[in-house]
Amino acid sequence: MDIREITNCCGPVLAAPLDEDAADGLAAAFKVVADPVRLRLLSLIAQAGEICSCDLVIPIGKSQPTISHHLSVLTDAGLLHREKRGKWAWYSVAPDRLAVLRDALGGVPATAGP
Amino acid sequence: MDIREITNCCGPVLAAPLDEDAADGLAAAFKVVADPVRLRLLSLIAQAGEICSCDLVIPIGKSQPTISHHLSVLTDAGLLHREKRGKWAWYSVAPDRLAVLRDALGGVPATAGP
DNA sequence: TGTATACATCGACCACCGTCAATGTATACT
DNA sequence: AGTATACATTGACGGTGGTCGATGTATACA
Repeated sequence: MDIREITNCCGPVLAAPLDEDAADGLAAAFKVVADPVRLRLLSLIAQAGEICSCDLVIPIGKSQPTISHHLSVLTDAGLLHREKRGKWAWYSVAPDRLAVLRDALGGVPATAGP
Repeated sequence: MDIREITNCCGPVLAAPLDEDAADGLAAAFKVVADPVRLRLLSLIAQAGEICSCDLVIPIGKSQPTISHHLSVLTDAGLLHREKRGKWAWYSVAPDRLAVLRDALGGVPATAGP
């Protein structure tokens, strides 16, 4: 699924009704960040600005296929940007995508009715 | 990339190092909202302001034990408040806890009106 | 006391996900 | 060409989580 669908169709979770499709999409988006390894990857990459896969395996403490898998999940979700240079893959964060998730949680209703 | 872009638009996840324990806790918190049924429950309850369990089974379209299970997960996570009145259980949202998750992604405090 | 309702808990099933060893693919260097 | 490195993919395993039927608990009412 594409996270951009959420940007268009889904408002804040608490402010607007949430149909099944929108809920499925939002849930899938949150599932991406609902993993400790992926959160640490996001944190590490954000602080490095740009980093290659080879420098992530040791700090995370997981196998190379596992790191590669999580990087793919994050990239497919639009949270990471990947650029291949020679045999290295350089990753950087795409902050706007995280902002989409944040906005989805931001609709705290001030009043119950119109 | 400029670090100020990150600190401006993104929260603790991207701005500070994330040790394993913090990542585990944050991931567990996101797992709670990474389910379509729980998102729809949050949405329904927020719009009703306060609602009893009996009025949630039909709109969600799941069995009563399933609804009860998800309500417990949300309540245990601090996202819902439960008040037992007679044989009914009335649920309402606890916006503060949802704001914690939002801040973890964005750090931008909600523009809280008076 | 007996019956009906509202909700929680239990037990079990099944799909999904995180993980890793093995393998595949592409690039760089000699 | 041959070898080494970097990364992705495959296949399989084990654990976790969503779901529902059955059951348990508590309240309300006659």
